[in-house]
Amino acid sequence: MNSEDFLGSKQKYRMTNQRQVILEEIRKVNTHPTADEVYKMVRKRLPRISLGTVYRNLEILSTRGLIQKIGPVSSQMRVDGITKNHYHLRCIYCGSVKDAPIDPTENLENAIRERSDYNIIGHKLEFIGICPNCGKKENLSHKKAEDIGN
Amino acid sequence: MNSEDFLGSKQKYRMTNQRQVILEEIRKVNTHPTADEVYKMVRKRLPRISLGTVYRNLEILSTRGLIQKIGPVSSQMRVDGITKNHYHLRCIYCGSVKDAPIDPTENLENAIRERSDYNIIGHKLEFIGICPNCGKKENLSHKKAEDIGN
DNA sequence: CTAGGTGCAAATCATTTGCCGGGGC
DNA sequence: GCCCCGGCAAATGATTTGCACCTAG
Repeated sequence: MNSEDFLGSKQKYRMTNQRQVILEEIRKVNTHPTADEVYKMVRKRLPRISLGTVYRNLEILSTRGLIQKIGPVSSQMRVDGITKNHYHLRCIYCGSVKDAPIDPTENLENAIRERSDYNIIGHKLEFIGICPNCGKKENLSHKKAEDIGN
Repeated sequence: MNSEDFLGSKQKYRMTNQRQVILEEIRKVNTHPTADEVYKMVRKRLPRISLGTVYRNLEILSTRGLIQKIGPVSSQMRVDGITKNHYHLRCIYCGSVKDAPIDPTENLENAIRERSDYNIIGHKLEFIGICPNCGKKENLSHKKAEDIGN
């Protein structure tokens, strides 16, 4: 689960003021802000910060495991002709998506229903990993962090 | 799980030729094509189709439950200050994300490891539902399909 | 005739990048 | 000096939308 391990990132980052403030603001709230919301929050303390800086730092902070990105694992929508619920397997290197060889279970939804007041209508489970094909390449040469989705 | 049930969509759609071809092409492959890939596939049979039409029809087809969208449930990335793995609860109406009151399990990953040759490094589980607040509104007036993410 | 459909181009939205000056080590 | 950094604006990429025409019922 720790990105650092497989990213082979050799860079050393400083904890700059902007970076620190961004991190503090994210930790301060118990919501899951969008990049733009983070920008707005941070700007109250650092009025001259730019949105680009926020994005750059969110990227770095999540690479370092200090925060976590939710949502778009890769930026493109994909479609699936099979409508019955099933799980997916996504490769962090090539971004490909395959069906996971495991059947969905109602148990998960039931567990949530007991504990929350949401009207649950479904769930999405996605496994993140490295596909055999990319796994080979990975052993030969370490890819740069930028090549990797999420 | 069937979108039609809660979307309250009153529109009547025709199964036009373009729509039909798009659906056929998606069903023909066992991959999970992006919108652009669908466009390319369909264009072999309907050279004059536009990307806009593809998007419009993917939207309609998934609203009708004939295909399924994977990935970006809503299009914006969100961040999370809590780095230990946990699950999320997303409201289809307002798009808000909360932490799910259920602890992650290694079982899921282990199940996959036994059955696939992927190097699994994590998993994401997201419950889709209607938050109590939006649930109230929903009862008062049925929202239009466009208001609903995914 | 009315509503849904389409192609096309322009617009929008989130995110990324290039440039360039500045500061830490 | 080298490299990371941040502000800014411009670029990019995916998706959406406005417009004008078309066609089925």
